[in-house]
Amino acid sequence: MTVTIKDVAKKAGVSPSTVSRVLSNHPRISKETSQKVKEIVEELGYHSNIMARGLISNKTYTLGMVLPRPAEELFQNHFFSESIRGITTQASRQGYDVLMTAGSSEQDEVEAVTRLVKGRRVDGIILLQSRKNDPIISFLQKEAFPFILIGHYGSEDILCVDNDNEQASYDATVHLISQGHERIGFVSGPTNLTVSEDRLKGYQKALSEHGLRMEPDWIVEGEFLQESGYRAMAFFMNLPERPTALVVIDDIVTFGVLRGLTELGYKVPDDLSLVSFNNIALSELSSPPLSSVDIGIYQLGYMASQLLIRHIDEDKPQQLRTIVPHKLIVRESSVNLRRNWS
Amino acid sequence: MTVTIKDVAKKAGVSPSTVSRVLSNHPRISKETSQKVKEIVEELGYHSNIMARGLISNKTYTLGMVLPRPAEELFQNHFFSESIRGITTQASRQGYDVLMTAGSSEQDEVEAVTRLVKGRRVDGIILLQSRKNDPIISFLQKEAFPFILIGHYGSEDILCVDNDNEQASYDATVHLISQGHERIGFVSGPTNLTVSEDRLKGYQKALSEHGLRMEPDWIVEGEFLQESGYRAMAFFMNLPERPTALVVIDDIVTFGVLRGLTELGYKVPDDLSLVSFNNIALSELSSPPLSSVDIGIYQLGYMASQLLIRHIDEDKPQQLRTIVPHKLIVRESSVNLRRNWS
DNA sequence: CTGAAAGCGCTTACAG
DNA sequence: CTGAAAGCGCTTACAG
Repeated sequence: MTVTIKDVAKKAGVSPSTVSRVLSNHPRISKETSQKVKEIVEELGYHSNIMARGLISNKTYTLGMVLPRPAEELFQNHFFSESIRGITTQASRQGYDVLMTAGSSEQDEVEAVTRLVKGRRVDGIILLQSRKNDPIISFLQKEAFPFILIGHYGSEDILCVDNDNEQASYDATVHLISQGHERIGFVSGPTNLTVSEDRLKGYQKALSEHGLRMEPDWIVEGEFLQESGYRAMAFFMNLPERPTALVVIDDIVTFGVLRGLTELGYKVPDDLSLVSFNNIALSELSSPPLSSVDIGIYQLGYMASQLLIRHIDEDKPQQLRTIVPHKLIVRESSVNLRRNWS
Repeated sequence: MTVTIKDVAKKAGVSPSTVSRVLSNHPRISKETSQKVKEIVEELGYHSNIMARGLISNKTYTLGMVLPRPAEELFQNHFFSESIRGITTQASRQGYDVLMTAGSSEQDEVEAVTRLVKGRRVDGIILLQSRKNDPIISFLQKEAFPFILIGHYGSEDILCVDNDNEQASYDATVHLISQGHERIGFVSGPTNLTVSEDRLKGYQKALSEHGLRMEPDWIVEGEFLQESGYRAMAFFMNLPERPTALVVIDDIVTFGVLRGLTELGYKVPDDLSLVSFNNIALSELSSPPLSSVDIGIYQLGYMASQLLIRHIDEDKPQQLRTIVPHKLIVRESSVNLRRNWS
């Protein structure tokens, strides 16, 4: 039923070995033979069986990926789809496919990865999130299996693509300072993600460099959910002395802040100025449009594939950490009109 | 380096055949042997090589999926990530992984699918979009390869999960009629998608059943982009006689409409009432919150995996078409307050 | 330049 | 209940 290499060989009047060589562009093969075999291949619609080939070469031309768990993922619909699009597009271009698994718990995830690695189902793994103390990373390190992390893992020597999140957050904060703000708050994400930590650092650095007050009450931790923004907003607006501007970890969270403010009759940016991260499509459409740091999510995914594949092929990566540039997009939510127009 | 079945066999003092039988829970195997082998498997961290196994059984325990092309995909970030989450979660639960490829053109896509099918790389394929005259579908039908379509393909006999989009659109339109509207417009999506067609039909049916006017000018086609909504809005508001309410193909498009209206100083729902589809997270957060038909995207994905796997295992699907129920969520954008409170 | 043979890691009738 | 043998579809030294 399925066309095998034998069928092609028979029809072409050569041996299977020869067909195989033609298909892999072996140098020492005569032009006529090559041509003839290729014709037959076309005619019969032959495609080599990936299993059989992989069994020998120990290559699958597949990159593995673990889908974030619902609990953690909710937030990042945008990050998720954009990075996957980047990963898959680039992988396809280089002749790789992308395999996804999901786990419903951390242990599930580790098991899924183990299965992929030990079962030789993929040639490398892409991790979409950098969590602290990630057992998946320990496992992959132990196995010396090729992988790349979007983000970073402390300062360990692993292959990764990342933004300079500290700098990005610093830039966002300095922008607010330049708009005349002196009381600036920070709405963070889950503390077990390195990105939360990095952005907090950048924020603090900006404040301290400009001699501004750092108030513990002005830093709130949450998740990548609108609810978190809503709650943070409620908290801030009830403080006796409240910030006049916020740096927010994610656009989605900012939508929550915005909604709360609107309900209470506050105005953005007059009563509270906002800058956040990701620059999702809707941030431009909200009213007012949101200032946001574009972190190049598609490019993060794209680079992840590219670097991982290079690592798989060449073994020794020249450079472990690659930084994707960010860009602050200033929109109404953080522009103090009165100052600008004076 | 890698642990094979032979290593396990040697250490357990049995033959590879026996190890294989233990692993596949063959009935006639002694308890002691089984136990012993399992211990060794655990101890050595043995995982069976998927390639080798697949080569024999002709099963990959993998479902294939073609990532929509950027041009078409932009719109559907939400649909995309939610359905993939549904697909992958359910697949994982049933012991399957999901393989993604991307193609940058229609031909690329067909080639990618051909490679997956002919190379025996997957056991079945999930199609995320139902386009008219899709060469991928023709190919899969010709090959008699298991696949499932999210949506439907005319009235052809193929396995699919779908919403009753005609009914959903009918419901949305009737809701507007019940709010007292008599001039209702429709903003559609790309005409090559069956979903656009189905929803247009439902809208027309509702109007005709209620004896309302059907004005060609009140029907606009666009894409799943905010820009489309913006343009549609501009068009409608410039008509000498304009609709007082719109049924819009997708929440994202509605955001474009909303933005335009806000810019021009119109109010929703007073000047124009809006209902759309998908019920994405942000539709609740916009101002005003959007009425939207929840079509159960996660469930569409989830069912797609489940039904496809069943089809793969059992061969004969009992039922070809499965309908995921929809639900109209009414929010401010379509509620005529004056009428309701009178 | 090309073919016969061995083997990748596993499964499964065939014997016993 | 278990082992030896054949084979899944391919690749790749080894000869020639």
